[in-house]
Amino acid sequence: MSDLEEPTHFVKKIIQSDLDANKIQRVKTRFPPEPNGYLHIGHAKSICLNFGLANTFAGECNLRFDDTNPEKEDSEFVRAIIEDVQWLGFKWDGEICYASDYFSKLYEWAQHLISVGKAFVCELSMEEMRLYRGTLTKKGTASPYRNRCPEESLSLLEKMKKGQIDEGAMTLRAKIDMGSSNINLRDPVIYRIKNLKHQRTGAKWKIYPSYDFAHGQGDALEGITHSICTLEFQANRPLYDWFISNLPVPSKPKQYEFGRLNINYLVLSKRKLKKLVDDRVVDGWDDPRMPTIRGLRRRGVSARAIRDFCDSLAIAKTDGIVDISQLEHFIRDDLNQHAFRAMCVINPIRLFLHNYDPAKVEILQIPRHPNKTELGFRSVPFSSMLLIDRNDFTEDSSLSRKKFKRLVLGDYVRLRGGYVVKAIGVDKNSKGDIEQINGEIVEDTVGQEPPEGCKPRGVIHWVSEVHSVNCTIHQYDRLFNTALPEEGSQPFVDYINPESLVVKKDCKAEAGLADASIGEYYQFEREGYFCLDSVLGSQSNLVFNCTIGLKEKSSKYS
RNA sequence: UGGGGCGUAGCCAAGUGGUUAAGGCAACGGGUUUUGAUCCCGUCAUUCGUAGGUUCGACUCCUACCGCCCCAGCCA
Repeated sequence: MSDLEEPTHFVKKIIQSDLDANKIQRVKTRFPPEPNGYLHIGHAKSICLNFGLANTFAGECNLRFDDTNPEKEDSEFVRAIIEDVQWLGFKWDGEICYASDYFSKLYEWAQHLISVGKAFVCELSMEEMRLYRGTLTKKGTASPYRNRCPEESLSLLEKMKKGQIDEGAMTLRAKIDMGSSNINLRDPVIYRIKNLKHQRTGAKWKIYPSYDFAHGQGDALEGITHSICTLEFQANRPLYDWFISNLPVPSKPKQYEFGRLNINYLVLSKRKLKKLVDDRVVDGWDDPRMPTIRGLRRRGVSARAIRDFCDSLAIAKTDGIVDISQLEHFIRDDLNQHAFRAMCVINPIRLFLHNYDPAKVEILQIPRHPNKTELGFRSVPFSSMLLIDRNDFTEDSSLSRKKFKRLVLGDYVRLRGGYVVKAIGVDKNSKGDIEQINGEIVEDTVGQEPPEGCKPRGVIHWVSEVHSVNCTIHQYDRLFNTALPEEGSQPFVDYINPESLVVKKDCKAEAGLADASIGEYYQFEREGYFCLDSVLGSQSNLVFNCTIGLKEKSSKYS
């Protein structure tokens, strides 16, 4: 019984049994985005599934753009999607594929269907077609054009293709079954006229195939064995199969559906994400609060964390809502292992050490990672004039040691990686605000236990005032203040958390952070995980995004 | 409402006639700790949507009922 056993799920089982039964020699999957928006974490689940399957079964995975609707698509999205897939750490097999590569073949196949009496050109308007289609409970009625002879349909289709027919005036429909209880089978439209330039084929085509007519055939042409999509396509599967069995396709792929990813406190639909961008609720598709791949990346979430999270997800037929804490767990888990440690004081107040030579500067060597000293040490200057966080000091000595593990007037605290110090007094201004804490070090306590009787209450972070570097910190909170923003009585934008971004200026970071670079991950000890913002940040203007805070005991004093 | 799916803990789930009903997240206790982090240990479903039935034995099979999701784009 090994605990290293790979988790299995129904798609893996199907593939394994197809392999065992010799139905296929090799698995081939595909990730088929429509280039009409940016990828988000929901897509990442599909990417990890498809590429992951190819990887675990030593098969192949294609990247194919489902570009059948020029109305919504753009080459900018193609570029961005390619970049995101690569950043996530995946490499597709062979060349990138496009549904538009198959337009000619699809056209031939449309002609084939007409020839064998299984498709016809219909002149019903959109409105009429809706009426003829029937309803969930009422069967549809046949289009008056349904029995038009193949020759006529063929020549009409030719005219549609050449742009001789007005948009909306005609469509090509598969002739299946207007009485089917599955509405998708009631003579679905397979070609529509769109007098639009396509991002790849330009003005060559005036007609474009529908998703249903393009997807399965694209799979067949690429030799996809297992075409995995989300649950909402279950009703399309009979149609998928119908085309595969009625067309002279080179292979017979099968469609399988799994539950798409939902996460609470987040919204994962291109349409809604676009609204956030268009309404300027966020700063763009790569705003660190966005669940897009680019947003997460800019926020400081690594590709590995996203992959680990996706791999932890169930591939099942239930449509559940994953708790965001599960995502956060994998983000912290990865960062904890890989982020270098550093110190940064977010709400600085001076701590002046009266028994430390003002002219002296010690360069302390502190591990980059406390649990991995093999990663080396960093140099942190120590002097008599320090800065600590205002929240790490109190004059209230009645607080118990368990309740307040920081600096208290008259008591001791350990400065992380440095001396144990004691607070001996405060300087206040006329309003009574503390302007400086006065303290003193306990000699010989760097890297050593303090003498008997001296018990630091805890460990706090600090920086040397003159050596510190100024920085700005962007702290994020969840974008929505309700778990299911799409299910409230109000439009989802009404649930936006107005404090999802808090900018803290004039924070003081340890000297070494002057060399912070984009793409590097840091843990600011006792605060959280941070990264240099890839858009606003630079070495001359340090802007750090808080990827996520450290986990805190609920009993923590705040 | 016709059709197609799905209901196992607060969340995600494994489980396919006999197991003490996996695992992860969350939560809660305790230990370690120069990060209130990490790490470690422990607790957390007498019960599988409900009600019947079959069976020596049911989360697994049958029946009925209930609930949720998807489909009536010339979107994907």
